[in-house]
Amino acid sequence: MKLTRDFYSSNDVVAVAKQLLGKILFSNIDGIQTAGYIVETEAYDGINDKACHAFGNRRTGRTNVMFMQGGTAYVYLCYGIHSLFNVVTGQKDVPQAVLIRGIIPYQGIRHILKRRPVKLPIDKTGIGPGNVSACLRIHYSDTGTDLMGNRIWIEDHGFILKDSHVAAGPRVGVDYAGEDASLPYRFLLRKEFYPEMDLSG
DNA sequence: CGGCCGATCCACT
DNA sequence: GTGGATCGGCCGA
Repeated sequence: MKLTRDFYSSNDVVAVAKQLLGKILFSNIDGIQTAGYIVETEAYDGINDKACHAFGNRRTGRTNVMFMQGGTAYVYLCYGIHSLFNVVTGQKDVPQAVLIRGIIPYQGIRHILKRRPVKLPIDKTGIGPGNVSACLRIHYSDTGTDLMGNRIWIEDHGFILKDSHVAAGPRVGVDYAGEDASLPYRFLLRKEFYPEMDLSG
């Protein structure tokens, strides 16, 4: 079933980032529905996290979305090429987000493969935050999309996550964040615990 | 208004 | 392992 507003509204973004592992990210773009199991996330913890775009309570055209109620998409352009998809979490005016860094294709796999210029094994094709958006055709113009709607959303199909399933480590590419660069806010679902994949799509 | 740079990916050596 | 692609956001003048 689709995740509710309550799920996203926790102000504990680190816990939400962990709980998103094993959930399924869906998009329905141009009439094509595709989805993938979330296997890698990173937490960005609001105004006190130097790695977070909203650090220091910075409100700009780009970061305003992070201040919205949890359950909103925050998508931005990185390196002029890649759209990076985040889930806004927390209450209104608490600017937290979870970056989705990796998915395993679950639904519409032939469409997903068609969207990728590079041929990789099925369990690699959705790894990397730019690749997540490419697989699901999420674009930075989708920023602000309500995840309660029918364009981009996340479902729980009953996968039970245990602490032993999760590996944690420092976030990627945030060396500029000083002491916050070493926080263990990156979470990966260990491969041996990947949910059973339905590769028929 | 100009300049720098990024929560990256991929082709190529 | 290295470097090019590519452009909106952000900051300082």
